Amino acid sequence: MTDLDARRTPVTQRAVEEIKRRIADGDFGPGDRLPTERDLAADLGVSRSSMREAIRALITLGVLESRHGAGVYVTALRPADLLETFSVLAEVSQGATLLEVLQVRRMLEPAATALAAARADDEQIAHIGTLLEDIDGEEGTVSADLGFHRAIVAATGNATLVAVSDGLSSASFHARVWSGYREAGLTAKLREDHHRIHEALLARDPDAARAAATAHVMRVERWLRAGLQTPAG
Amino acid sequence: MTDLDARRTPVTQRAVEEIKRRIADGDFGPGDRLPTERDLAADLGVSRSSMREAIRALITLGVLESRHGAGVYVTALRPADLLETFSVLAEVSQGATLLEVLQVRRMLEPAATALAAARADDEQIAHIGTLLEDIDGEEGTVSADLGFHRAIVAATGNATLVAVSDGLSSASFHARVWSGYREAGLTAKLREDHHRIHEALLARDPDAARAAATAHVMRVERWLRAGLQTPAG
DNA sequence: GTGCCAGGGTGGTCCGACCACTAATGGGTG
DNA sequence: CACCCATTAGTGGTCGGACCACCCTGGCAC
Repeated sequence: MTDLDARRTPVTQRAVEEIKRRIADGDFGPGDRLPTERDLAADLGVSRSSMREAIRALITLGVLESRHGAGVYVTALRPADLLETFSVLAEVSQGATLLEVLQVRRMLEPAATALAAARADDEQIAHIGTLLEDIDGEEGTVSADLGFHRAIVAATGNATLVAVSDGLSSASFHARVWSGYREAGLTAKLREDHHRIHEALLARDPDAARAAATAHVMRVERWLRAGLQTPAG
Repeated sequence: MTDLDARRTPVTQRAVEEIKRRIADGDFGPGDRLPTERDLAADLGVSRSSMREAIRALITLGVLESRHGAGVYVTALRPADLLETFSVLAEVSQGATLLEVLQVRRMLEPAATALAAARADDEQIAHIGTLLEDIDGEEGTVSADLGFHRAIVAATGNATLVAVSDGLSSASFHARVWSGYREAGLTAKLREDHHRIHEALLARDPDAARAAATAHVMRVERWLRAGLQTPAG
C-alpha cells in the first residue's frame, strides 16, 4: 500500500484495484455506466491501453460489461455474474481434480436438495418432474440431467449456491463424467436415484431428499473412481 | 462457429477461445511457456494489443501467468489457480448476498470439518491448535480466525474444496462480517466454538466435528442476520 | 572455477490513428 | 402535429509502432 509498493505494482493492476474500490465504495453502482475509457485513463493517469486491459480483466471477472459504441457498465453484481468464470475449472480440469470436484458436490448436493425440499413451491417441483421425464424419454441426454440437478439447486432460492453449483458442474464437466455411462445397468440405477429425489421433494421431506441425493452422488463418485483406474483414451 | 459468426465476434475473444482450445488440446501443457506475445499475435493474425487483452483475460481466469521479461506460462491449472477469481464475489457482495454466501458455508464447513477430523495428520491438527492460541492471545484478529478455518479445510487434502472455501470467505468478506464482533459476549462464544472444533479434531471424531462446525456457522449466521436488520453505516 | 556484467529478448506501458457501432439529433414527410 | 429516417457526434474495438523495465544467458576478467 506504500508508495514504494505502488512503484513496483503494474499500473494495470493498480487500475483494476482502483475501479474495484470505487465499486465497493459505491461510487459506481450496479447498472451504472462508467466514464469513457479515455476519461478513466486520464483520471487514473494511465494510458488507454492499460485502462483497457484493466477493464478487460474486470469484464472477465464478471464485474463489468461493455457495449460497443455505448459504453462500459457495471453488471448487476449478482453471484451468477461473478462466478461464471468458474466454468473454466471444468473445462481444463482432469483426473484427480474431477474427484475433488465431485467430493465438493457430495457436500453441497445433499444439503441443497434437503433445502429445496423445504423451500420449493409446487411449480418448481412440477418443473423438476418435467425434466425427469425428458431424461427418461430420450437417451441419457447430458443437458437434461444437468438441468435436473440445476433446477433442484435453483429451487433453494439461493443464487450464490446456484452459481457455485454451476461452476462445479458445467456442461463440459458433465459431458466428461457421462461419457461412457451407457454401459452396464448404471443408467437405470441413476434413473432410480433421480426418481427417489423427486419423490422426496414431492413429499417435502428434507431428510429423505438428503439421503437420496447422497446416495446418488456417491454412486457417481464410485463409478468415476473405478473408471479412472482403468482410463480410456 | 461459421465465418459469419467469426466476422462479428471480437478478435480478442476469438484469441481467448483459440488459446484455451490449444491448452485443452494439449498443445500447451501446465507449466509450458507460450510463444512470445508478438509471435502469438502474428500467428493468430491480430495486433499485439488485442493479443495482450486476450492474455490478460486468461491471466485473470488463472489459466496463464506472465513473468516480466521472462515470458507467459500456463499455470499448473490446479483448482486453486482457477478459482482465485472467485474472491471478487466476497469483495463486492452486500446484504442479502452475504447471507447466501453464509448459507453455502453452512453446507460446506460441517462436511469439511468432519472430513478433516477423519483425514488430518497430527502435524496439521497441531498447527490448527497454534492458530487457535493466536486468536485467543491477541484480540479477535480477523486474519487469525481466517487462518484457523482455512487450515481446517486444507487438512481435508482437497485443493478444490480449499479454493471454493477461500472464495466464499476472502479477507474482505471476513472483515465485513467481523466488524462489530467486539460487542456482547459473542467473541467468547465463538472462542468456545473454535475450541470445541479443535477438540473434535484431536479426538478424530467426524460427527462431533460436524456438529461443532454446524453450531459455529449457525451462530455467525444468526448474528449476521440480526445485524443486517438494524444496519449500521 | 568463480564472479561479474553486457547484451538480446521478453513483457509492460504509452501514444496516436482509424474502424465499427450506438444513440441522440434534427430535418423532412405524412 | 406525429412519425420516420439520414446525419453525426461519441464510444468501444483494433491496429502499429515506439520505448521502458526486467530476466536471462553467455562471455569476459579475475
